[in-house]
Formats: sequence, structure tokens, C-alpha cells
Amino acid sequence: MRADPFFLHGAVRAVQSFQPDAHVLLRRATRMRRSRDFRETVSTGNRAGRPRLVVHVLEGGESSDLSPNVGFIVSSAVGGSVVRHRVTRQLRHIMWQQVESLPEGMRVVVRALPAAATATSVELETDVVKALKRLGVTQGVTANG
RNA sequence: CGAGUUGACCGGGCGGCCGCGACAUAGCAGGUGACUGUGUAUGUCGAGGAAAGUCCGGGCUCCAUACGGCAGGGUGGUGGGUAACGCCCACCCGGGGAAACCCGCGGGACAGUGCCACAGAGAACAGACCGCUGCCGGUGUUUACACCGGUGGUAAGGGUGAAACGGUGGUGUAAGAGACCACCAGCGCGUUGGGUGACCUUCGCGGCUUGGUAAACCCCACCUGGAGCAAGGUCAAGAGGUGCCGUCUUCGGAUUGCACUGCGCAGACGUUCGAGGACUGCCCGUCCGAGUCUGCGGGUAGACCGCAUGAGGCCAUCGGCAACGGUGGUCCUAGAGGGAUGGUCGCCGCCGAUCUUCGGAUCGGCACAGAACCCGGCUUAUAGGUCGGCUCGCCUG
Repeated sequence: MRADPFFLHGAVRAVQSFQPDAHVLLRRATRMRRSRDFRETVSTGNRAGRPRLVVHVLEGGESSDLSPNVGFIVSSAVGGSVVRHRVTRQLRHIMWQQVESLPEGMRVVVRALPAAATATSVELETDVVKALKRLGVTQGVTANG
């Protein structure tokens, strides 16, 4: 019924052994931190809006390395501290699944709108996937298919 | 049982699956090795009672060892607890309540200064509007009495106010008044007894009486150095600058290495005739001292330690009214770094609505809120729930 985890892990290990330095690009390095990156991506990049969030995308600039950069903007208009943290965590988990299909050097900023406070993770994932697909970045495949 | 009052506690539970962070073991990769790294596996752990506000108090770190005076700031019944506190406990005093109990920003208003709206005649060495009353004059033909005017007296009565300069009764008087007397209240002085103390209490004497506001200035007593984990420490890297050695050279320079420094430019002041800094401000005093300050432009901010064993939790026992303390046993329970704790499914719990064959079913909801060096408090937010103490009332025995 369910997929064999040992088989999957074995396959991943086989792949990673051939590309030993590719995994460094994920996780922490993928997080956008500098305010300059946010400013450039939001002001000069392409944009796709949904009722609950806006996705900004900027193709790899001159100073970018190979890893895609992902940042989040959740302002106090969304809600209190607890609500903002929950929305950020939901978006972070969603983007972790999308990062592998992003082009190299791509910079993505997801800005949450106030309607995101009451949305479920499925709704947020649908919004992110549709926005990325409309921007022509990914093929639009959710994690669960 | 009901009404009230008060204290303590919980703050959804159990189990899958996909993810995230930390640690341990194993694996894998690198290394002679110590060890380092990790898209790996397994296991364990992973937000709160307020994590919040950042309002107090400490630990810890650096500044000089934190010392004197003034200023500034804080606290304010008494005794105790504590590392300390503005916190806690017990008691005292005042106020509220039938009671349990609750509330108090609870030193000083004869050291001084200021302020007290509106109303009212008068509001701080009070005040004469109405009223009461003596004397003089006039009118009602006279006495008596009444009225009018003038000139005095009077704070007992009316009215205003949050507050009107003790209360009741008498003596006294033209009318009155602590003017005088008795009792009461309050104040001051002495005194008896109790208490560590705040204070309570007994008796006597005195002058007859003195407003509120100190969260206005102020006075008194006591406390108080500053900055904060982005503290602070170690390591790595480091554009550039200066000096030296070597090499090349078109003699302008370029470049390798080593050492020192730790960005560049401009201006001001200064090196024993002492700039500037440290002790928050000023003074005194002491110490450091060759750079410091200002403006403009730029660069970097990586890793590790600090960092979770602590004034720690729980249980028992002893001391204490209690806060709390002593002794013994036992437990180890988050550690991120633009910052891990998210999602989903099942069952149960609670609440609401609808349907009901009264068995239940369906749908929706479950508060306030997210650790960031760590503790002790306070304050504020909080759906719902559990357990106890005490007071009053009713019923039963």
C-alpha cells in the first residue's frame, strides 16, 4: 500500500553519492537574509498575485551563486506573533518541497496577505504552486501529486 | 443544599504518517592520526502559565578596586522572610461589610512656600446677606407695641458648599459668644500595665480647639556607580598602509616573501608646559595616557565558548502562626541563531446548533498566546474545567 521507504532512501543515497556537493545548496543556504535581496526581488522581479499571497521571482543576478534563494514577508497586518509564525512555518515547509524544481540562482519572495492567516496548508500550497506555474518557473506539481 | 468569600491547580488526551532542530550511537566521506564533515539510519528530547509587557530586584560580564561630598533617582506603618526587591508572610492603624473577608500611592501640613474651581455675605491672622439686639431720631394722638431711617453689638439660628473654625446641656447677656462651668470628642504633656515593635491601655493635668492638598514644591529617614549576552572571551579570514629582503624592469614601477598595523581622506587639539579618557552629572581625589575628537566615503559582522546543574524541581521529615529555613532521598526536563516545534489522519473529551425511532447521528467550534544569557517577583491577557478552606441561611439526624 505505502511506498517502501528503504527503497527510496537507497535511491537517494545512490544519487547523492554521485553529486556530493549538491546538497549543500539546500536548507539554510536557501534562505534569503539580506534586505538588499528582498528589495531587488520585490521591486524588479516578476510578480504573480493570489488572494492569500503574492509571489515575486527574479532570475539569477550577477552576484548570485548556484543556489536558489527563498524569502518570506509576513507583516503585522497578517496577525499577531503566533499567527505570523504559523504562516511562516507553513510557507517554509511548502517551499522546501518546491526548491528542488527551481532553476539555479532563482530568487523567490513569498509575501503573505492578511487572508493567509486563516488558510490551511493545502490552500497555501495550491496558491504557491499556481503562482509559480503562472510565472513559468515550475511545471506545477504538488508534493502529493 | 443555596448564597457569598477566598486559595491552589489544570489549561485538551492517546496513537499513526510526512517534515524541522538538538544530542547519542552506527554508517559513509576525508585524514597516518587526534579528529572533521554529513540531503544517511536508529533512538531520545523539543515552548508557556503567562514564554507577553520590559515595570522592579539579583546572578553573570566588562568598565579601576566601585571610595568621599553635592546634585539626581527610588522607597515610605511595624516586625520578619529572602541573594535582593517596590516582592512575600504576620501584625498594627484607618475605611467598607451582618460575617467570612476586602481596600489603603499608610512618614511629616505648628520648618517654610504655593493652591483650594463652582456656589456662597464670607474659604484661612475668616465672614454681617437674612435674622437677633442696644442706643438715637421719626411715624402710628400718649404708654405698650409695630414700622421706617441712622449708628453700634452679635457667629446662637437660616441659606451655600466637599469643607463655615469642636458637640450637648447650663451660667451669663440687650442679644450673644469657651466669656465661664460640667460631660463628651480631639490635641498636647506626664503616667499605669501589655507588646521586640507599630500600637493598645489606666489615671491625671493643661489651654479651650489648630481645614484639605505632600500623585504641588519641600522636609525627614533609609537605599542607590554605569552599561548590558549584539555583555564579554578565543580563533580564523582580511581590502589596504608602512618598513625590510629578493626577483623583473621600458627605471615610471611591478611582484614574491617576512614583520608591524588593523579602512581611507580632510579638519581641530595635543605628546611631561599633558590632548583625551575611566569612576553616569558637578566637586574633590586617584589612575591610565599618545593619541583623541568631528565630518565625508567605504568595508566587515564567519566559527566556537559564554549556553543551561540552577538562589533547580519533586517527596519525606524537623523548626516556624506563616512567608520560609534545616536535614535526608530522588530526578535532569528545549537550546534556535533573518532564529527549529509545521502539516495531516483516526479515536476520545468539552461546548453550540440541527435532526431524532430518545439509543444517538450530522455539522461547526475549543481561549490568551511562541523560548532567545539565566533566575525571583509584579502587572496585563485568558475559553473552559478540577479540588479545598471559611462565613451566613435553610433542611435532616
